[in-house]
Amino acid sequence: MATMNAAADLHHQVDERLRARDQRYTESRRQIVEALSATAGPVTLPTLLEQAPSLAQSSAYRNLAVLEEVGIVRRLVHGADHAFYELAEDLTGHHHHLVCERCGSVQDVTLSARLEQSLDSAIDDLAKAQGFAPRHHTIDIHGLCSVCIAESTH
Amino acid sequence: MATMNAAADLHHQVDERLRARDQRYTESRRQIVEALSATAGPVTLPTLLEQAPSLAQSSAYRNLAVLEEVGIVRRLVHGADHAFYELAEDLTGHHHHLVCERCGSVQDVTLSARLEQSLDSAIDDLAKAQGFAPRHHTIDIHGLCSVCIAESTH
DNA sequence: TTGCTTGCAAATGATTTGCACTGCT
DNA sequence: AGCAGTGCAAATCATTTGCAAGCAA
Repeated sequence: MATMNAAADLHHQVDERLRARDQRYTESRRQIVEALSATAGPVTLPTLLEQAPSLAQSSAYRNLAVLEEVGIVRRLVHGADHAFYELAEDLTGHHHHLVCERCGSVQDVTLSARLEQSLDSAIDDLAKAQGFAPRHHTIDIHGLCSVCIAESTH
Repeated sequence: MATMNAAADLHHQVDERLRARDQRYTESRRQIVEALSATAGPVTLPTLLEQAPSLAQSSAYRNLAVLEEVGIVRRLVHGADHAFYELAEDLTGHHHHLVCERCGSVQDVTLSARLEQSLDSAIDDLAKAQGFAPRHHTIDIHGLCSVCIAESTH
């Protein structure tokens, strides 16, 4: 099945990247990758621990640091108390975030390829004019999520 | 002079917004606004304190919180240790950020009005499809700043 | 006087780290 | 055996908060 292959592929890629850096793909790390790939958007550490209750908090932090170092995980910081973690874009595809100003939830969204292209070329121009070497961009769209809108309506 | 009027205008606007919320525009707050308007990009708390040495750290944090509450200051969080603070966009104009991955410095940049419009309309479409109410967006362009590029060249 | 501001010192809380132990290889 | 990974408890450090004193209305 396509689904199973996708999951197998993901773990395979992660395994390879870790090996390439002389790191092991341990059960803990597998659990983290599983949890991250299972959710629609970025996840905070407490949420992650709910989905992998056998993991110690410190191990989760340590493994996330390793996975980030190797380019498997990306760490996001919004205003909220906790940082968010997600799989790197080259594993999941380029996307952006809807960030709820009230509850802090984060949801993935994508823009059209056409718009991304205009954006990239504008960024290239402007960055080069400043002597800046752009590597990637992120767009955060702040506002109210549907849940919070429903709540404020009563 | 235009410069003086601009500065006077800024303080006047800040004063008005504070009064509207029953807050005072104290000397400390004035110093903070001065420091923020003096620099080209967002500033961390330690940097801010260098420019206003008479301010106590806790007062700086407290006043920044008030100023943020009233919509005069925006607080940014990137990966770095410290948060960044800048004047709100309706005081300075809409802009985005070049964020250096090595040294953490942040520089302001603007995109063309045309591109901003395409972006806004794409965001509106996509957000509405999710029942999300967008308020504003931010674009962070990550990469290497000119200083760090020069350093790595030797 | 009454209440907002301030500075100092102490508290908070997410994240990091030291250390001893377990388990690959 | 030898070293990477783990859990626990303790440390770190930006930011927040309690409190007593200063200052404006």
